[in-house]
Amino acid sequence: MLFSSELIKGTLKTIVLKQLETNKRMYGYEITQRVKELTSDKIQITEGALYPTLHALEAEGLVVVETEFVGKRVRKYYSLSPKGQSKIDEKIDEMVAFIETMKSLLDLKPQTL
Amino acid sequence: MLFSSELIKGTLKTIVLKQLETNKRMYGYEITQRVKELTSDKIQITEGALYPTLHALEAEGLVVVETEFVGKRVRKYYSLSPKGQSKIDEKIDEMVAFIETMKSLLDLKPQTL
DNA sequence: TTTAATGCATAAGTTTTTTATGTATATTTG
DNA sequence: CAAATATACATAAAAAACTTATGCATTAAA
Repeated sequence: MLFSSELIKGTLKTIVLKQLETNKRMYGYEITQRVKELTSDKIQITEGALYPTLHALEAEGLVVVETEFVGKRVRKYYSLSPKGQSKIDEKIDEMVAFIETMKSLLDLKPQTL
Repeated sequence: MLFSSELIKGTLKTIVLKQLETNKRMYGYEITQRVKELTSDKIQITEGALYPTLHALEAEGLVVVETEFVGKRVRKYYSLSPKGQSKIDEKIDEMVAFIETMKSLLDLKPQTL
């Protein structure tokens, strides 16, 4: 079961930043595969969504990028900047609050969660 | 604290359908006020988002509408169709699954939730 | 050797929302 | 009682974020 995409919208930056926090240093393709694996294919980040997001995070100064070559192929490794670290903390707090609000608003039973 | 809007995106239909399930029969403005109240101002549904959404739900056959006059002012009361009832059940299930996935993916502690 | 996987990227189109605007009635407040 | 606020609908332009499609190139697997 794949989530209807509109539900995941708006969570992509949070997911990416969290992956970088956990794994310190990752390249784009690796992030897509890791998230796919961790969610048992329920969340598949498409390249069309990921790369513009990574560029945006870089432009916002939340991540730093290092380009490396593996053989002849380029890889761009991303890692959190200090600003990115505070941002992910914020994002997590907001997600927790959001989940609480949704549980209340949609009357979700504690035992099902 | 108002949620950053991108987090709420994609949840509007679910919220509206749930309100109609709970309250049986509501008009648009009433929905915005109820949600604002229930969430202590954390979610404010704007009119520009609400009315097109209600029209879309109607077009999808998920809600039925009855127009009434209160004095000289028109009110459109919405209620769930049977199809809308199954849809909100689906949406709730999906939200529960989504929350579970996010808790795992973002490593959200049970005690904070 | 052809297909699939890895790895980056961008562009067109779609969807959904924000922001702004419009119209009108009803109520509250100074 | 006049003005401001609240109620109640609606739509349109713009922005945001994503999907789908496409492109290029290297590497591994069949």
